[in-house]
Amino acid sequence: MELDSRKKAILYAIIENYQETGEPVGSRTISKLEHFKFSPATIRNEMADLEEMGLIVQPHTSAGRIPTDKGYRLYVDKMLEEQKEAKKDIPALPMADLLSKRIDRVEELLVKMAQILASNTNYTTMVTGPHYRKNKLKFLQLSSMTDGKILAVVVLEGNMVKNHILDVGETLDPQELLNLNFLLNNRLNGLSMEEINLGLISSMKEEAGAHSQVVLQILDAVAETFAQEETYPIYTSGAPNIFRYPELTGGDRASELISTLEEKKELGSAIGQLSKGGSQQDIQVFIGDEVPVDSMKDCSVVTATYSLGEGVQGKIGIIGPKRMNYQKVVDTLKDTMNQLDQVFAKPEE
Amino acid sequence: MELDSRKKAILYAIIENYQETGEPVGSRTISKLEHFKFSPATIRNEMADLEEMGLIVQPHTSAGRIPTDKGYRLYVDKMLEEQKEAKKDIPALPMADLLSKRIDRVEELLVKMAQILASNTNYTTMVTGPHYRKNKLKFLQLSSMTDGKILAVVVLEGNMVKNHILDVGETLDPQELLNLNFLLNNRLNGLSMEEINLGLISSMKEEAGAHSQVVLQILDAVAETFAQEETYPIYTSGAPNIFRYPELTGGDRASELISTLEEKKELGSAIGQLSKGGSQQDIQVFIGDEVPVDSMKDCSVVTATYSLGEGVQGKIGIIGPKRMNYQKVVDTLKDTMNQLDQVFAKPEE
DNA sequence: CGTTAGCACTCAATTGCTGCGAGTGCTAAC
DNA sequence: GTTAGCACTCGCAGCAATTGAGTGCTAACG
Repeated sequence: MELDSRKKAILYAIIENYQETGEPVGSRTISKLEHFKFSPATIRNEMADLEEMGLIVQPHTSAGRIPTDKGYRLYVDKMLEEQKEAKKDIPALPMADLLSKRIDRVEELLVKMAQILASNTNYTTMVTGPHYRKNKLKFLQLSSMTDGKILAVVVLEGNMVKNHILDVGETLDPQELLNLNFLLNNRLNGLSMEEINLGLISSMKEEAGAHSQVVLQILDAVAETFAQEETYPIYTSGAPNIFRYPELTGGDRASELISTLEEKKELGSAIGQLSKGGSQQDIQVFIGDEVPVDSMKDCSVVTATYSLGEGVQGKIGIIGPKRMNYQKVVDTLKDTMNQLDQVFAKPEE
Repeated sequence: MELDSRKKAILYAIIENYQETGEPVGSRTISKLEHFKFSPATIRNEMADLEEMGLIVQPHTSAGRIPTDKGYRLYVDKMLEEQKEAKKDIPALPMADLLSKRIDRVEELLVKMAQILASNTNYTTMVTGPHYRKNKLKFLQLSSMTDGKILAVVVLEGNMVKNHILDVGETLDPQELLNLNFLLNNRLNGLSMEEINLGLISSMKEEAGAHSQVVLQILDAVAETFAQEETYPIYTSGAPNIFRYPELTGGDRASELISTLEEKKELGSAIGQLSKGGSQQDIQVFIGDEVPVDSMKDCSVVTATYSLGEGVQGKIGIIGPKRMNYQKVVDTLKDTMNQLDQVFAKPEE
């Protein structure tokens, strides 16, 4: 069966109409549209063909048609193709304000970004925390606190900062602390997790002498900081938006979706899989069954990879119904990525 | 009308039965209960009286009775009264593991606590971040990073630690940084937000000489750290639990509840009001209309005040249907508070 | 006088039925 | 190739009948 241009036009009309109304669209509706000069009967013939090709279906015999996953896929692929050439201008998000402000913690930026995206698109947004690949220790800083406790601030490349309060049991005088500080920074700075090996550790313990226990505790803290970057957090925003789309909330589906979003664990591993094939193009669209999370088989997910420079990167995903406005979501994500790039690419160089 | 002991027994039986089933309970059900040797007819007479007193109602004429807010209030008050004397032992939560582990960040503890409470009670839990009253600056620590940036770590009493990366524009040599570090700590340590006044600031600027701009930036960072403690965060957990209770999810209520929980802002101001009257007893129960959040008028909320020593305290709240198991929730919260006290009271003294 | 059996009554929920309408597929005519 | 016409399907709203849980009342009982 040939998919001529008229069939395509009808398919896209069905998809776009269904996006707006959420209801199956019939032949009459299409024929009354601007660009179509054919009677409902003609449309029906074409629709029968489209159904045969598996691009649309009828929910029940006496209803209009809705697109299948395959139909959406065709539509989205064509859309992404066109994107490459003509770049559509969409109103810029108020992201600039956010980005121009001094950002102390990457997490805050990500959370706010998720919120803006969610409220702008009316879909649900999830963002994985930054993933620092083969990260290195930039420096660490020890300060003494009250009664036998010291504060260890561990700073990784990419300005990931984490505090650890260590109970060392003994009270270190300022000079000793300074020495330790020097020793550790001297030996460890610029090293990655793998490079801090047993030989290095034992030689440091030796040098630290009486304070070898403290050194071990600090190394624990360093290890934990590296480890935390492995198990990056996931932020979600706009979860209640799913209630806007009846097809997602019928039955117990709402409950399942909300649970998945809250638990986040499953999302994490899914996100990992999401990145499998898309290295050439940073925006990916998953439709219905293509989504690797069971409770989201009725949704579509659009993901993008963001980068904050210095190899710091993560994923951002927009979750909505299969009839989501792919055009808008893709454009919005691209715009956001561009803005991020502009802000982070320049000052880091 | 007299509320004799038999009437009370029947009221409590209705409440407890309704807690389990979620369905209106009829006279037959009560009379078949263990401890009741009366016929349904007798029970009916008593129930008519209870209804007259406004303690129970019929959702519709041919249905059983369900408790009113007033009925619950009576039940809860009596329960809280009994609590004071006989302390019931409930199985301890696995909170000990959590508490015995080294806790670097208070937030993490709170989030995990919320998760455990939510999964243990099957209700929704919210926790306000710690509120540091008239907090003081413990110390601050400057370190130089790459190209004109310095890391300022601000530590408040109560071991609240916050990092700020400042772009100072100029490159400070280590000695200058040390001097600044000394100057600032010398002047500011032990002071509260209010005590850092304009006179102090201008005298420090003078002393800093060429680096007065840097001093200002650092003061900004300090102010922001204090400010963040004012706008304490709110963590929620177990939001999907509300789907377990059909009376909360009928119609659009689920959506409203979930939205309220995600937005959290309204919760924050509400939590403030929650603490108004309950200084003598740290556990408070709000039933139905007593809850100061509109979208939660069909819920009950049990709150407790936790304290992590050094005047660091916040609120924890369990949100469930009006037919929640108050006994279990109150016991669980008390137990949790006790465990927190035990862990934090000792080492801090 | 408190308790209970009996009975008429109420009303939500369920079931089954009907008519409506949107939409289709097919056929025949243009 | 396109269109008008028509029979057909099927979800859905509306309505009546039925069911059943539960009540309130009254009269009898110990």
